[in-house]
This record gives sequence, structure tokens and C-alpha cells, in this order.
Amino acid sequence: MAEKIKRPKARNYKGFRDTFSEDILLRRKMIETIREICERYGFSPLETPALEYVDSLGKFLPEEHTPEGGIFSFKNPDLSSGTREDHPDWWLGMRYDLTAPLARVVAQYQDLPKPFRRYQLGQVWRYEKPGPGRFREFYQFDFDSVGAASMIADAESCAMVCDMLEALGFARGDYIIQVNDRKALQGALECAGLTESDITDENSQVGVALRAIDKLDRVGRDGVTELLGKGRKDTSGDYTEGAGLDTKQIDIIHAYLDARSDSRTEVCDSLGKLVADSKIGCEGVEELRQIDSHLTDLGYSADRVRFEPTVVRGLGYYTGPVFEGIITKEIVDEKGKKRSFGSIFGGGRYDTLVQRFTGQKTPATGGSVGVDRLLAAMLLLDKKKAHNSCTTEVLITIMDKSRLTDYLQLVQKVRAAGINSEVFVGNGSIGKQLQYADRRGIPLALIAGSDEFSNGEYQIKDLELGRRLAADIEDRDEWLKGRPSQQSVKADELMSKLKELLADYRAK
RNA sequence: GCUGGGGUAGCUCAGCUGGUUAGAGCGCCGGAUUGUGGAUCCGGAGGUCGACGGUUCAAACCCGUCCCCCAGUACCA
Repeated sequence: MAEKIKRPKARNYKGFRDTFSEDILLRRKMIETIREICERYGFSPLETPALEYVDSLGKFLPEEHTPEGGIFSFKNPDLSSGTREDHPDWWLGMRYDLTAPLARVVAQYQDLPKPFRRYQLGQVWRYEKPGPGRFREFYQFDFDSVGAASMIADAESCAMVCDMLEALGFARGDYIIQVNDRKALQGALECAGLTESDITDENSQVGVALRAIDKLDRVGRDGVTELLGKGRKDTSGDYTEGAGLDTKQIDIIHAYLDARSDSRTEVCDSLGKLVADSKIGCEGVEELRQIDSHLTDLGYSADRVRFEPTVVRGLGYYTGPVFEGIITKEIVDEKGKKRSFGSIFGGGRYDTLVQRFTGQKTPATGGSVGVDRLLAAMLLLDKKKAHNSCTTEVLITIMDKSRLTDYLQLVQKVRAAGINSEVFVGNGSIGKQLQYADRRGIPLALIAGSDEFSNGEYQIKDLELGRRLAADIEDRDEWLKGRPSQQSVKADELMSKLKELLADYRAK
């Protein structure tokens, strides 16, 4: 009896995924599209490392032995014992967004021409609980203008994302960019008597209030009222502590949230009245007015970019305008269930992020496209158009092993003609080789044995055509002997014939 | 974190009030068919029944603890 062998179980770490050819090809196409548009708006590419000193990533240092706080972090292996754990170089962390590394770059290379406009595609990692559409490793496409005080940069962020989505095939009306302003929001809270200035402190009354507002679409208006007041017990029996505001205060906040309108000017006017007594609130409304004006000049009306007083965008580092892009078109998955994809774009102005490093206030604004979510949405929308996942176009089968020289010279000729081609590198009969081609989805197979070599010709098998013909053939002998979809070509016509068949295949 | 549901083959799952050697379908590998894909037929591999402890003559099944997964909820710079 054999010893039990401990075998590793093949599995993924929670929240991490494998991605196969079909999705990768689609993502590649999608990224190419948004990259082009981003460059058209004057952004240039930047790449930064996946690993950063943790103090570059945010203001939190991980807890001693349980590095958490949403970031994957590790002890710096270069530092040996004896180094204190509060040494700034002690912890390394995987980046959880692309904005913090950008702030680091701007602070580190201070001679960069400002405004510094860069885009960056990359994976980011978050140590948090995965859920539907939420992963621990995912792609972001981020673009920012650092050193840009003008609201033109904010308006253009929104405009550019509209262009991207439309270039990807989303029709106008299938998506919407929603804009709010944190200063205006803060002004409303101020008018309601909440004056704490540190809106990033999650335990502050302001923090609780902002979180309550952020939940509007999930818990509804009454839910927000409860969360702003004493607290709320949800259907699962879970209790969430409220902000402890009184009715009058809550009414003021609701008045802000209710200032919705299809007209951006109307929203600005309503908000302007509501926050008239707050200096910061007025600043926020003024920012919105400027964005409205710039958007109008650029040609983007409220059917694409609307002002939405309910948008909060986390507690984050945002200091002014905030934006959020969502897919509004109803998407039904393969089970016929309605799916929503959360926001596929988010961003805003963060005037203090670079300041963390340099002490210099540096205005900056930008946003991130959630590549994976967008891809998931497109996959469901575009199900039928999902293209072939195979990049090989021709399989050279090996029939006669004594003629390897011929096969290898042949495959190089096919490749030189610009056709993706491989020889069969496994073991097995010609039947196995064709089965491989069939299962991989390779459209064409080249067959040549001693007969063909002595006649100077090749058999081209059109596997795609064969697949369709096979549907009507029951009898195996007929299927084999008939050799449907197969033709013999002279050597000098081979390349042109292959190209012709592939052109037909691609056009289909 | 909290509430509820669940972990049996690569996948989807069956397995009675505890009973002898734990099953099916799909997938995988091989053969029928080493000069031809699909369908069909035949054969094969693959399981510490989530982990550990307990009850029992006997545990996939009952009890306890933990781990993980799913749904909701909270958090998410």
C-alpha cells in the first residue's frame, strides 16, 4: 500500500482570480480604447512599483503584528532585528490604489512640469472581504492632473470618461456620471450644526453622517433618517449606531439631498440657497457652477454628467468635487437575474494628498476606471460578440516524425507570412492532433505526410467549417471518409490560401 | 465583525431513523479508430466525506470546537 502523499490542493487565495484568454483579449481591447482616449486628453503613461513603503500609501501604519487596515503589508526583509518596528522603513505594503503612489512620485521628483498629467493602468490589492464583484486583486485605470487648480481638470475628467464609455459601445443614456462637491456637502452639515473639520475621522459625527448619506441608495430615505438619528436595525437584526442628530438637523441634510434635478444650474441654485450661511459650502457650490460651465463649453449636458447631491464617495481624501460613473442600462446575467455593477468610475479632487509628503498644498484631481467591473458589464452585455479565445490560427500537424525538418521549416514560413502558427508539440496520432486543434478553437489545420511532400502539396482543413458540417452527420465513417472542409493546395499557393481562409474566418 | 444557510471526486450533487466495500451525471485519461475533429460504445484514474476532539460495537450522518464557502449586513483611507 502506497504511503499517503501530501499533495498541495490546487486553489486560489481568497479574492484572487485566474483570468483566461477570452477575458484577457477582451480586456486588452478595452484598455487600448480607453488608453487612446486618455492620451487624446493629454495624459502620459506612468508606472510605479506594486510594493511601497507603507507610510507612502496612507496615513495609517499597520498594527504591530496584525498588519491590516485594508492593505497587504509585510515586514521589510532588508531590515534585521534590532530595528525598531516604528522605523518608517519597517513595513512594506502592496498599493491599494494608484493615487497614493502618484502623490509620492510628485513629491519625490519635484522638478516635474506642473500640472503633471499622467495615466496609469495597474493591479491594486486590498485586504478586505471579497464579495460579488469585489476582489482583493483588481485592475484600475487611473488618470490625474497634479498641480491643477482649475475646475477645467475636473470637468474634463468627467467628459473623458463619457468619451471612453461611448467608445466602448455604451450608448448615451446607458451610463451616467454623477457629480457632487465635498465642500458643498460639508457646508450643508455645517448648516445643520456639524462643524468638526476633520471629515476623515470615521468616528466623528460628520463621518457617521457622511456614511449614512452614502447609503441612501441601499437603505432608502427613511434608512438615512434613522442612521442620522438614533440608529438603524436592518432586516438581519444587525444594529448600526446613528449620528444622533435631531429632527431639525436631519431635515436640513435631507433638504440638501433632495435638491436633485435634471438641470445642473437648478441643483447649484438650490444648494446655493441651502448653504448660503456656510463659507465652505458656498465655495463648494461655486466649484460646481464652474464645472457646469466648463462641461457646457465642452459639450456635455446633464444627460451625461449630472449633479447629484447624494454622492459621497467614501470618507477618503477628497476635498472638493467628487464624481462617480455608473452603468444605468439594465443588465441581466445568464441566469436571468438583474445585475448591477456598482460604480465603474470614481474620482474627485484631493488637494491635500501631496501635502502629506512636502508640506506644500498641491491641488490635484483625477479618477479611476474600475476595469474589471467594466469588463464584467461588457461581457454580459456583449455575450454573443465574445470573440474566439484562441490566438493560434494554424496548427501544423506532425504526421511523419522523420520529416521534422520539413514541419519546422514550414511553420517558420507560415509565421513569416504573419500568420499565428504552431506545430503540435504533444504526443499522439493525427486524430489527437486534430482533436487538440478543435478543442483549442484553432480555425485551420495543415496536414502533410509523405504523399503530400512528394506531390508538393498540403491539406488544409477548415475546422470551423467542419464543426458546422458535423451537425448534420450522424455516421462516423461518413464523417471521416468524406473529409468535409478539407482541401488540397499546391505549395506555392499555400500562403495565399491560408490568408484567404483566415480572412473569411475573421469576417464571419 | 454580526445573523442565517452550507462544506461528500476537477465540477454539479445523491447518500433513509448511525450499519459492512461512499455513489451518479458531467469533465479528465485510454481504447474501439496509430493518415483525420463531432456523435456513439467500452475501459480507467480520481475521495484522509472541511479539520480536530467526543459519543458508540459501529459515524459522511449524532455532539463540541475551529476553519472555510454562500446569502444578507457592517466596514472599506
